[in-house]
This record gives sequence, structure tokens and C-alpha cells, in this order.
Amino acid sequence: MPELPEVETVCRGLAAMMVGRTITHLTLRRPNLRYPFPPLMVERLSLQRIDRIERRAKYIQIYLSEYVWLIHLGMSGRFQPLLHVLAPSTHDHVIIDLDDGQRLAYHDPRRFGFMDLCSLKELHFNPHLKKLGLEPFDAEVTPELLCQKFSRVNRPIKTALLDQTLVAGLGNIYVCESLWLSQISPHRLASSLSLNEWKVLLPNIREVLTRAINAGGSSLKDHRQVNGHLGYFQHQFSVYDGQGRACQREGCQGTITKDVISNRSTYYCPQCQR
DNA sequence: AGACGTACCTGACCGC
DNA sequence: TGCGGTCAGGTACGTC
Repeated sequence: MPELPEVETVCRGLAAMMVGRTITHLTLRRPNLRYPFPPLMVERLSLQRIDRIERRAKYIQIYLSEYVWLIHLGMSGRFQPLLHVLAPSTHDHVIIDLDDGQRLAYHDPRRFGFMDLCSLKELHFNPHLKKLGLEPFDAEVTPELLCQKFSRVNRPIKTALLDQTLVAGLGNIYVCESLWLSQISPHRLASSLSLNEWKVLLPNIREVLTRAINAGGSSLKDHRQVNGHLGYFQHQFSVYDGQGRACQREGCQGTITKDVISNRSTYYCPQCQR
């Protein structure tokens, strides 16, 4: 599921519900997700007040008094309210009770998600976070910087943009959409993009992500906003999952094609993306 | 070091 | 109806 816009949407929903609240009970209904839960997770989170919630790349960071709770949603993770009268469902792996009576479930059928806990001081040394590249919205990210950074990358631009150590937060959908908007073929080597192309691509990446955040993300199968609403950016896809359709670009007679690039489905218009 | 393939897990969907 | 194959928004890790 979740790329930067979906994680941002979830963070905002969680923040509205959780900031200022205290976790009264935390229940783990299995010993692990993708990895084992961190040691003493229940003890370290229980009775702690939630100060703030932030997103870093595709990670949710929940700041408590002493620890930061890191959550990655993997492919199918989501948070949803759980009514007290209902028993948790099959894939409700973590149950959070708050001091105002609200109850949330972390639900993740495929269990590619994971959680970690780290002290405030050690946040920057966390093995998951320390490898991450810059945020696409970061002010220090410029076309010049990206042009230079990617000039040594001998992989298709599609693959390179998915690499979280280069730029963090993009996933399969928004890479396809950004490249279409920029008329750049996903097969092009990252090192072959000119500065002028980066001057088009970077603003377009930001444009696509912003529009998706404003739409509450994309709901294909699993993504839900924390309030249960679907995201609706999937109705605005230009290419993703659109193989066989006519290219929407004005004056383009091309047909959207699906190729596999580094084992991921890649949608683009061979006519206008060069 | 950098690039690539595969593993992890469940569910939905398709063709037979 | 049921079965097997394929695919899905992500990341880590082994191998070359």
C-alpha cells in the first residue's frame, strides 16, 4: 500500500486522535510482524503520553516521553478504530487503548509492516532511519542536487527513484505518475537525465505527491484513512494500472504500456515518455 | 561498491 | 465450486 502520501494521511489521522493522550493499554496479539516486536515494547509504551506524531519517508514516528515508536506499514498495514463491543479481527495485531476511551487496531494481513522503538537520543542512529535519503519536499533538495546525485547511478530512473537511500518516500505508483507527467521514460538510465529534465521532474514529483496527499492517498486494496475513509487519488491516476488505455496527454496518440522493471510493474506511454 | 534477484505473507482474481 | 497460478502500494539480504 503505502507510499509517502498514504503514510502522511495516516500520520495526520493518528495525530488528530492521539496527540496529548496517554496509552493506557497496549496489546500485542502475536510476537512479530515482519520482525519480532522490540524488547519491552508494551512496558515502554504503556502509560506514556504522546507528544507528537511525524512522518519520515514511509515511517510513522510517534514521539512519547522517552521513546519514539517507529512504525512502517509495509504493503498492507493500516490503523483503524476498534469498537469495544467487538473482538479484534484476524489481522488486528496490535491494539492501542487511550486514556479517553478510544481504541485503535493496527491491522496488517500480509505482515510486511514492522515496528521499532528507540530512545529520543538515538533516533538518528536507528538502523532503519539512518539509511534514508532526503525527503522530496526538503528545501535542500534541488534539481542541481538530484542531477549530481543521480549522475553516478547506472540503473533505470524508475528503479533509482524507488531507492529509499537516494530520495525517500516514493513508491511504485508515484514514480510512474511523476515520470509520465515529466515525459521521461522509466527505462532511461538515471545518470542520463539532464539538469533541465530534473528541473521538470522534481517539481512534478512534488506536484503528484501534494495532489495525492490532498486526496487522502490512493486506496487500491488496503489503504484507509484512520477515520475509515478511502483515499481517492486512484481516480486521478494518469498511467498507473492503465495498460491498454489511450494516453491522456493532449495530442499524444500513444497507448499506456506495462513493462516489468526490476521486478516491479511499470506503466508508461512509450510515445510521449522519452 | 553497486546492481540485481529473491524472500517474506496473505488475499484477490483469473482461467480452467 | 474448486484448484493452481499470478499479482499486489515495500524492504532486507545474499550474491555477483
